[in-house]
Amino acid sequence: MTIIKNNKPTESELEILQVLWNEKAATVRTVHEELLKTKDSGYTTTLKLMQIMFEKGLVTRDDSNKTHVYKPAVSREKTQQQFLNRMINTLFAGSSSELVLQALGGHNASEEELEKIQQLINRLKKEQ
Amino acid sequence: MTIIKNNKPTESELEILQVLWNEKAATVRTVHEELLKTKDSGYTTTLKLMQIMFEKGLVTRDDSNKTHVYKPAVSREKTQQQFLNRMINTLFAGSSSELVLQALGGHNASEEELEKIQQLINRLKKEQ
DNA sequence: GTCATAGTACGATTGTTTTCGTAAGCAATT
DNA sequence: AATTGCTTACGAAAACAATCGTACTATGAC
Repeated sequence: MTIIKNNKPTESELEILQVLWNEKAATVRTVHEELLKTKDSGYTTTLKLMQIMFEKGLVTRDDSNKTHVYKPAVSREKTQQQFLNRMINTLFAGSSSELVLQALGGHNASEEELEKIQQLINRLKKEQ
Repeated sequence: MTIIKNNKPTESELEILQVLWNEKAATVRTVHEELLKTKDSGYTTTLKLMQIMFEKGLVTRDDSNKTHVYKPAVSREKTQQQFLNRMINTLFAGSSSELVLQALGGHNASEEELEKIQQLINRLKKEQ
């Protein structure tokens, strides 16, 4: 019997992960300050969320000091991929390039970003 | 004063919208049959969801006949864009091309799909 | 008209996510 | 040692999502 960990972070958990990914490691305080820039909620809310994330295995923490230090336990890339897949399926009828077209069309990418994408496309074309 | 409708469809609502987008218009029965192919829930659940979506303004309906006919009230493209934006912000630190790179990297797009993307990139480059 | 069928309406329940209040611990300051 | 400030822990409420049971209605077949 295999226990399937339902690792899918919720919306709020993603916001927190975002901070942790950027900072590599952070206290609740740090994360909370960062969140305050874009949303408005109480300190204990952030704390509770991070505790839940710890239980879920989304983060690790060092509690050897009074003020605990949290680290992400899931990689940014894996998580991105997970959500992309979900989105491609539920919103783009399984077509990844549909998604890419929409993403490029709706946003403005800089010259160099376009260049990077271009290169990837060239590489993919060759691989076929 | 402007009332900002929080139109963000939930997961289940997206599944229903998906069907409506494909069929252009559909009864609860039709939608439900379609959903049964991939999930397993009761008829009244689908009904209730579609009623809620009607209240939220996500769908319109013709109730001149006993069997109501529903249509999507939000476009596929708008909704895709909405979710993409959200995702780009919460998961890709605001960089749309990061998302594109991940999407292209993790999935296999066909030759012609790559071609389409290529063309869009060329157009975007010129526009700059 | 009665019955069966297929539909809507809607309240109630359940589950999950988000939020916060409050208690308690610890350490530095007075 | 009392006060202040920052911390964790945790229960409970509030908000939101999904599910279903049951009542009621219209329509066609008998």
